[in-house]
Amino acid sequence: MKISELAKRTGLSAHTIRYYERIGLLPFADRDAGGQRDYDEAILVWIGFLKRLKTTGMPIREMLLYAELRAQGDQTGPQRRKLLELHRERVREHLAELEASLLVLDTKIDTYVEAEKRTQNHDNSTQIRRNQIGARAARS
Amino acid sequence: MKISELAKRTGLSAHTIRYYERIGLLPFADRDAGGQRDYDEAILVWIGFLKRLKTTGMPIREMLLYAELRAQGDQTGPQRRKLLELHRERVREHLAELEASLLVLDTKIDTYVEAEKRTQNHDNSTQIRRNQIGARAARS
DNA sequence: CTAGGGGTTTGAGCGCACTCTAAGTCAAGG
DNA sequence: CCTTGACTTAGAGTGCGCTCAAACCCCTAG
Repeated sequence: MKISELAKRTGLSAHTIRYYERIGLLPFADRDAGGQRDYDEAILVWIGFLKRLKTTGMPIREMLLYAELRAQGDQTGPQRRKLLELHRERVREHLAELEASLLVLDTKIDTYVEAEKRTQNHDNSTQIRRNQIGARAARS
Repeated sequence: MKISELAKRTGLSAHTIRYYERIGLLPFADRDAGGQRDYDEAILVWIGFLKRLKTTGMPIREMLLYAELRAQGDQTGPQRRKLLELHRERVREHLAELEASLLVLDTKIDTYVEAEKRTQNHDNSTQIRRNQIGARAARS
């Protein structure tokens, strides 16, 4: 698979894929006869995991550390586990903050909705008054 | 309250508070006799809300838009409500992604934990074998 | 009177994560 | 053969959100 297809399948741009390779997040890609990057499906799994880390706010520096540990082989498993556990804790905290903020947002939106309802009611009263005046006018 | 106290009470730096004022996120502060910024408690509520927006990932540009609408008075209520509703939807989506990623993280960590258990068991078996050998050696 | 510890301004600098540019190579189709 | 278009590189540029530097002002305590 060439870089443009990998880009399409991962949602990353070709630029970003090269950038990730350059900084060490992705392994150096194999090249075809023409010297162009030629990817194996396997890379999709790794990129998928990187995207999870990114989604959860892990800085590239730390992904890089993870990638380096991974490249060093099985004996770095415990370090990688600890890194992920620390990260998970941060994500949980962030999640809790988000949920709290979402409640605040709900409340705030509600106050706007209530304010709009009141305005709506005022309009209605005005409308009713107009109708009454109109009715009176019609009667006279 | 002077800027350093406001900084302490909001968790923002004095630098950041001045920056927020400069770009329009905070109203121009009143000054005391010596020309120094002198804040009223009321600012804490606004900063608190800004921090919620920030926590939930709203870009400064958009907070700025919200702040400008707010400064224009009550009649911008509906626009502000819509802005917050759109933002809330994005936050909910992000929250869902985070939760999904958290599950992936859990699974990944589990595989490391399992791998370590196996290593541990190997050690144990080795240990047992050693003991057995030791026992045999002791018997002989 | 002076030193210290606030505060003030304008504008430059920084870290992050891309994103793009320029100049070049290569393979396939007309 | 020539054009087209996807690829290559090194390195510059971008947008965001701060963060800091330099030079200055002002109040208070010793």
